[in-house]
Amino acid sequence: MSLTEKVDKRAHILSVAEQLFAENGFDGTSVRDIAQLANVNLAMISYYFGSKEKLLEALVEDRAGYTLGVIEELNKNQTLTPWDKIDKLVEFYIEKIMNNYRFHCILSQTYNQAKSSPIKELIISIKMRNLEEIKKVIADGQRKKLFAKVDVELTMASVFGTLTQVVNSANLYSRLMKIDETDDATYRKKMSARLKTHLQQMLRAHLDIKNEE
Amino acid sequence: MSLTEKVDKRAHILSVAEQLFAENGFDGTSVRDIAQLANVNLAMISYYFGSKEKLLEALVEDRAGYTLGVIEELNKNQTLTPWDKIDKLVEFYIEKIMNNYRFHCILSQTYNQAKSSPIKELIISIKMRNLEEIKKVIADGQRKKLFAKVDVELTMASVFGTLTQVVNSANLYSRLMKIDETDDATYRKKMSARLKTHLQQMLRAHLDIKNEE
DNA sequence: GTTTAATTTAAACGTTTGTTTAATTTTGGG
DNA sequence: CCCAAAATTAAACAAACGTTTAAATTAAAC
Repeated sequence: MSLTEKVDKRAHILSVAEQLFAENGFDGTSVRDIAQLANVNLAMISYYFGSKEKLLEALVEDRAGYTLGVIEELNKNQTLTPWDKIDKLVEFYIEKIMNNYRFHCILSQTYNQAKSSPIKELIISIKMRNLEEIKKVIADGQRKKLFAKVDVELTMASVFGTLTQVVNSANLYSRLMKIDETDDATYRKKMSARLKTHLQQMLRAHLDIKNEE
Repeated sequence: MSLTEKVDKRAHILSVAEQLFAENGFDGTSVRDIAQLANVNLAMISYYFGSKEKLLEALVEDRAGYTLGVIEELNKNQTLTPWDKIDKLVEFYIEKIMNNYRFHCILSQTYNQAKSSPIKELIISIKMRNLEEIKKVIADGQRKKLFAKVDVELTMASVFGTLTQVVNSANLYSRLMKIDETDDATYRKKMSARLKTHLQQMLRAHLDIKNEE
């Protein structure tokens, strides 16, 4: 038994579940799959979490995060310009998504489901709060006559859409960019650098009031 | 029995399967669910398609389309400027995705799956060819000194990411934009107009060589 | 009208699913 | 050392799954 398993079996199961849910989907993963890969007895999952559904809830609660606080602090900051804040936001989200790409896949799957569930509602409400907070950053830039009157919601959709696209369709984009897709780690590293340049440049051009037509 | 069912039972099953796969995922939909909603006997699905997997294949073959031809024709066109072509591409994809949003959800799900399958490979290869063709449009604009030296792949990722985000997370964005989410049709209509303006403006600013730093 | 093929049906097939049980082992405080 | 609580186990549970069967019905051809 490895060290990580000994330290906290519950956390180990969560980690394995995260991997399998991301790779094969919630419905595409059986509790037996999780138990086997985690090297624990099947019944341990019910013992720790109660049910498969509650295992997912536990995962979301464990991973969902501190993001809102980071954006709020950014908003309060008086010394940074709106341009600086945009750059910081881009950097923050690239790092966040690249470090949690598995969890991000699960989130995408979950709030795309039609049937509503407590988990889905939780995820959406968290995401909503974060987006409302980011809106303020852009609104501030517009008030200060730095940013153009862009479609704020769709501008955010473009940023998150780009990130989601690159992470969730790594298969496609690694091939398209001729990056070795067998090594996930280098893909994400190379991609992080390119994403930062691309998103910052695109937003600079898109938001700049001087480019407004 | 409605008219459409009478005309072609096979097509009716495909349509119902498309809806359920989009709403609940492939693994989240049972063949019994499909049979019940389509008002056909359970065994008819095996009879027509052979298996659940082959039903999905049949769906992809039926819906996957004529897109490549459209882009190729656009590329050949000598009278349109690269700027015109970008606008046309945006309009084309918005309409395509909004008219086939259910199928688009299924595609997203499928090529996000880790385990490779013939269907997944088919989808990726089609998408690859289309993206390679779009690359040419941008490359042409760059050759003619109209477009800046942007990250072509990530620029495409931004466009498709925006569309995917808006369609797959309609739940989130309809709420964020305070659009009535109960009426899917009006959501997609309003969103189409906003998407067109947003994407065209953003690409205009992003691609314009005059905004290059 | 008879016959052959295509379609449709209800029932059953064997697996796999999530979950629970009841017995066993391990753990830690008195 | 003992013993109650916690952790772990193998086995079993009923329900749902994708698929197949064999009989019944409908359609088409001659």
